[in-house]
Amino acid sequence: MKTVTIKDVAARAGVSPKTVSRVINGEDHVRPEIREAVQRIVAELDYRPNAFARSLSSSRSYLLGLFIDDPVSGYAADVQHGALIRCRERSYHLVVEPVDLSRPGWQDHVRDSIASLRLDGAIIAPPICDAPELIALFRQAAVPHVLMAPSAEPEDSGAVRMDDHGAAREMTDYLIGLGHRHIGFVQGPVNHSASIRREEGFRAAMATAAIAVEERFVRRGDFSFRSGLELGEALLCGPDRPSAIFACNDDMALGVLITAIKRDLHVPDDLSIVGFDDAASSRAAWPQITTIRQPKAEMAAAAVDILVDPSFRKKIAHPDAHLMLPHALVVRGSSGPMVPKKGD
Amino acid sequence: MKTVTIKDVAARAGVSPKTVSRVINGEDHVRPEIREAVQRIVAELDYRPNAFARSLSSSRSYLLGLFIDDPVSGYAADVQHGALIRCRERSYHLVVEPVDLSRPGWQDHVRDSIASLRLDGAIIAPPICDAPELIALFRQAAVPHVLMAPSAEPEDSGAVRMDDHGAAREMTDYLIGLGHRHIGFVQGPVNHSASIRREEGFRAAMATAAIAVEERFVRRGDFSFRSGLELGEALLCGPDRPSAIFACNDDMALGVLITAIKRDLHVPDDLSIVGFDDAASSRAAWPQITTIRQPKAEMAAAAVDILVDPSFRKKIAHPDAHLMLPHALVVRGSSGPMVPKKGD
DNA sequence: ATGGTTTTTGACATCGATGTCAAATCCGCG
DNA sequence: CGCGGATTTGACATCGATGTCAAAAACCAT
Repeated sequence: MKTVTIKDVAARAGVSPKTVSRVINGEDHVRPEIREAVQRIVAELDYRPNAFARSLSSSRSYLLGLFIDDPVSGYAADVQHGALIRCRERSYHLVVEPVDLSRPGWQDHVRDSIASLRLDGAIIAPPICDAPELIALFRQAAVPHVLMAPSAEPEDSGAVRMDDHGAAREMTDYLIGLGHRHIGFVQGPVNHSASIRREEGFRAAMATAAIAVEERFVRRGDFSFRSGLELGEALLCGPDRPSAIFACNDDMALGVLITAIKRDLHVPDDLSIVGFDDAASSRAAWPQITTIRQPKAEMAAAAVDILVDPSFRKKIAHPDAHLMLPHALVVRGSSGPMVPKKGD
Repeated sequence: MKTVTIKDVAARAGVSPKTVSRVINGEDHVRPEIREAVQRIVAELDYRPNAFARSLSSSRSYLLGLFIDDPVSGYAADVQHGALIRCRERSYHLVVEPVDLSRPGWQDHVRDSIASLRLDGAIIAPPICDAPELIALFRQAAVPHVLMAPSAEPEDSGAVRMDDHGAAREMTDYLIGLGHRHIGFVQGPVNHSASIRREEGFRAAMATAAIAVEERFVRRGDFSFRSGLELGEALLCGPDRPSAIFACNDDMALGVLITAIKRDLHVPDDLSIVGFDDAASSRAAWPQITTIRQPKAEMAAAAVDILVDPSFRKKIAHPDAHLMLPHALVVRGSSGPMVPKKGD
């Protein structure tokens, strides 16, 4: 099977390659009848431009990079899918690059994709969107980049986020509204800025309701199911336990839920459990877990839009380069009204 | 930041670009001292070859495609990760392409990545590795491709698989060994050939043990957690129920497990439940689910090796192009010895 | 030294598209 | 009909590497 080149199309259509190029790229200055004729020939020969030749001469690669810490997580999968679909719509391609900051030499891989692949833009997922050394690499190479849920919003980076603080507040208000006063909180990892904002939202809501946060009910996890199990154990082992637990993500909430079940606590009557993310794990349990729906795929898609949008590419400090997407509180079976313990 | 080209390196080293190219690509016919000198300059200038220029002139793209049905699944994540890591080791890049056979026009995307991106090879995940129209596209374009766990093993395709039949047999033998005689089976989707082999393995083991399969305990699911819930309900609603259930994958096993818990059945005393895959879901429950560890990442990595290996690239019918990787039975808490029901 | 090999090296064309810019064509109008 | 200005078109150089192949250098034995 021989490859069809732009010359073949040009010859067949009786025009120059340059004109065919104009048609392909939807540029102006082509007479309608010629444009149409060329398009017909393109379809007829099933011509597909060679992406490498195009990139080489135009110095645009039509490639975006997705830089991500843990590419096996469900979070990563959702983000990647959102980005992938949008890339396809805009006829870009996506290259996924795992970045393990704890492994020396990680910079090399990043530099390599920037330099070898001439990425047109980069999407940087949490938590590594908060690593200044990483951001610096993109800045130095003048590669447009969008951070997902970063802690700060650097001037010359794009950013896409949700309102973690507000969402956590809503969730806490919801629990308080159910009558809960002794609320446990399972924190996320310290390097994950969104999880810190969630904790702040939780504390803000508690403060507003004039309820003291009981620090013995606040424990730090690492977003893993396993840490949810362990912290659930720690929080539920004695008779002095919270009536509701708010975990910073769904995997940990699921861990707490499983612990509760193991200890024969009835959810939600003995204990309400809520999470954050609307991950698959929040539905893979009984009862299903009340959570915050985080628009992961939408955030990734928005990041693609920002990067591909030419006005952003010209000037990174674009008005739409800092976006906030809406979330939603999803009430399911794991949360319910506070039921007084006998003895209270 | 200007880009460093091969000419810059050549000039600085006092040799021709071609010689630098030889050094970069590790070719022969360069005097050791020159090679070394060039390497020093390369490091000094931090030169990175332009992937597009290289591909354009060499007609190798250093790109592999991963074609996958449902890129959001945990299965996809594991496969992708395995492939990604190996690609990186071999300085290839990976492009992930979702393929939705039910959506008209899917061929176009596939053709596009073949023609535009000049993929050096393709990895095709189940279940779409069994779609002849898809395979045909690669064959026509003479793109080397490796199928993961396909039903057949076409002559001019590579294949990487595990012994689904044997593994299912082992699992069934294990259950029989525990004393179970009434064993339910939750089938996977009909278009997923591995799940069919699993069922055959199950039936073979039952036949060998001279135990009749009770067809009312055999139900078809679609690999989703939800279908596990529904079929669990169907299998466990009455007093006439199996003492063990073998689900074709872990998500469905988890669904069955949750149903059992909802119906106050004690696992594993009242009911043993086993799955297949060793997915995250098999550990995200209590008790954890006994399962078959499927070497997903290893299979993907092996696929990369096959595609990158030059002897395979020359002739697709390569001796090592059909691989079988080992699995393992992972016994966890969801399975245990048959306990006679009162009334038996 | 000399001729014959073998190894190393570089000049030059090439991959397939797009950017630049000048030439060709079109248009309306005096 | 011919002219100026706007629009359309294509010739040619270019992007940055590698393949080809012949020239140059090194090596070896006589």
